[in-house]
Amino acid sequence: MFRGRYEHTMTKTGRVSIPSKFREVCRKKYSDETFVITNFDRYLIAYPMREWNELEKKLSKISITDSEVTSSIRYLMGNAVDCPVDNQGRVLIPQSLRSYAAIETEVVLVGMLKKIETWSKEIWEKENGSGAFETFIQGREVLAGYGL
Amino acid sequence: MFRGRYEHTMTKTGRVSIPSKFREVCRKKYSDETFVITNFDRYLIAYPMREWNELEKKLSKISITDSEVTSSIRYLMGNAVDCPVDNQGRVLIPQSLRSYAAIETEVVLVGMLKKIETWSKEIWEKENGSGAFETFIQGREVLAGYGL
DNA sequence: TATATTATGGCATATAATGGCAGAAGATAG
DNA sequence: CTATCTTCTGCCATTATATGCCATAATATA
Repeated sequence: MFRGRYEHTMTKTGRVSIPSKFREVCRKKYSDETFVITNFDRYLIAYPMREWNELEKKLSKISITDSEVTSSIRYLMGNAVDCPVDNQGRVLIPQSLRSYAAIETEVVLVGMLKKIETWSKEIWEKENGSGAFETFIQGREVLAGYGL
Repeated sequence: MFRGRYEHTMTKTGRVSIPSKFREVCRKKYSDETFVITNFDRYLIAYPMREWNELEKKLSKISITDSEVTSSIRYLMGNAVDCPVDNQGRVLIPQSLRSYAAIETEVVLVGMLKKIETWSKEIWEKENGSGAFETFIQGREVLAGYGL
């Protein structure tokens, strides 16, 4: 599973190094180094190809008559891009996704179990900065039920 | 189970020796010498990999639409780092966790059943120093109910 | 007292992150 | 259909950090 938080800088050309611990998970668990990246909220999510495929399999069973769900799927699929990892361990994040998540140069990568979240540092600090610990303490009771 | 308290010093490069009694627990009970370390309150907690994996398995079943829980998971996972034990019995504690727990050189390691707490000595003495015995006496009644 | 184990400092080497550059591929305009 | 421009991609270089290994000192054990 992906875990840990890393602050990296994006090159002018839009390339971001994937933390080596994440690449290790790719090699060992998925034996594949390709991600599917899409936008989510104010940040991007990157799934290893295999996890993404499983998600797609489930989505394909949803009836297309449910128009609200269909447009959510359209949004998700329409923005999804395959991003292979190069020899230096980097991915190219396409312009559209960069501007969506307001990523300029400083990037925060967060391991979130089966996926990786990619935030612009600025937005990260606004939403997960100083107040995050208090939120965690409040939510911790719930997690305690899961064995924390 | 982990028990006992040890005072160790961290090297300039951020490495801390795991007390040999703890490593023995790792070998005998978990047959693995890797920890997952994360921050908790004003100190760090180190779980043996197996214990941590069980927690993750449960967390991965929570729906991502529950935003309050999601941000707690993000906090927990974002700060979690796997720390393998090297041949000298040490782990490298990453900079982010060190600064979080205000660990400079002197470290207090406390065995707490399934996990190990890691404190900066200074904070340890403030929070568990002179008043600790009185606190213990107060809480002892509860423990009596568990067979103490 | 001799020997093994533990904790920890120091140093050399490996790996990670990332900037820079040049050629390839693809898009756009004439 | 070709010339030009932009973006993509591979490779090299640099720096910082992590890791492995050896040496030593302190402690425990026989």
